[in-house]
Amino acid sequence: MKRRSTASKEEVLAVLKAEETAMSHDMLQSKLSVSMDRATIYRILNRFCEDGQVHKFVGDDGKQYFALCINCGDETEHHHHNHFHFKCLECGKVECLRDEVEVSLPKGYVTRSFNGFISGVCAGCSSLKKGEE
Amino acid sequence: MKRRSTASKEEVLAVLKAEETAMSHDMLQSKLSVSMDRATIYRILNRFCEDGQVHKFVGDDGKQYFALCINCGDETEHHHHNHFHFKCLECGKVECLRDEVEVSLPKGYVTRSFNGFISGVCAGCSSLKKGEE
DNA sequence: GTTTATGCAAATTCTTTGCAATACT
DNA sequence: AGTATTGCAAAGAATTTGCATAAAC
Repeated sequence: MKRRSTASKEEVLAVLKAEETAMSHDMLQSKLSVSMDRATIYRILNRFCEDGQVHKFVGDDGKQYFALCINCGDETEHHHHNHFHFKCLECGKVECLRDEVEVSLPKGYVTRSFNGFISGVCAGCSSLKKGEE
Repeated sequence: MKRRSTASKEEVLAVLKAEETAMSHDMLQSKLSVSMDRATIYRILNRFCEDGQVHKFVGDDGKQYFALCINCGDETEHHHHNHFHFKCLECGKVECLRDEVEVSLPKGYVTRSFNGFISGVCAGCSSLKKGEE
């Protein structure tokens, strides 16, 4: 299966690059300048994941989020996804926390996939809230 | 809203205690000795969560899992849920990894909720696999 | 011209909700 | 009796899939 370059693909990639946040399918769809079918967006994103340009994780809302891998550490080498994602409950932004996290598993346990997700309030929003008081 | 003691509630609790694994709604339903409505199970579990006997987290499959809090550290004191959950892809068991995990957030960031989930193969299953080779 | 990509509709899966009936206290 | 709890059906949200059409190579 060879990939073809299409406008839809470029547009999705452009949005992912422009916004500096990981996005769920619906966040992404609302930012698109061209309207595009739900299924198409999912298919494009999943193809990006297969190709390793994007990684996918699950939020504590049970939804899938997608982020460019460029935003999470080194380009090709050290390419890992053992990092947390942080969602700000105020502004909705979802970001990769660069630090690689080590979790000590019991003896004999093997990791296949890692999903770390924290919800809270980001620096920008928490200072705003202080100001409001 | 005062809680009432009902058979359904006891049964759900009994299953959670008997199985030593965190369970999704459907895993739980299949283990019940009495048949019970989906919605009822969800409502019971969510009430348990409100009461602090059970905690809920999200798996990398996007599903909700429920675990007795007794299985994750001290009873009342030190009651935290900053631990990972591990799902074995072979046997399906989901367990709480007792160790509390510290994630260093950027300055000014505040944590509201923590969700750590790892999929892989547990000790029992990985030794079985070796044996098969 | 072949094959990948897209759009549309429909199907799946997980979870929640409204409402009337039931059961606890 | 009064209210929490249940069952049933229906609604909702997120994601996937089948298939015909359109677009890329």
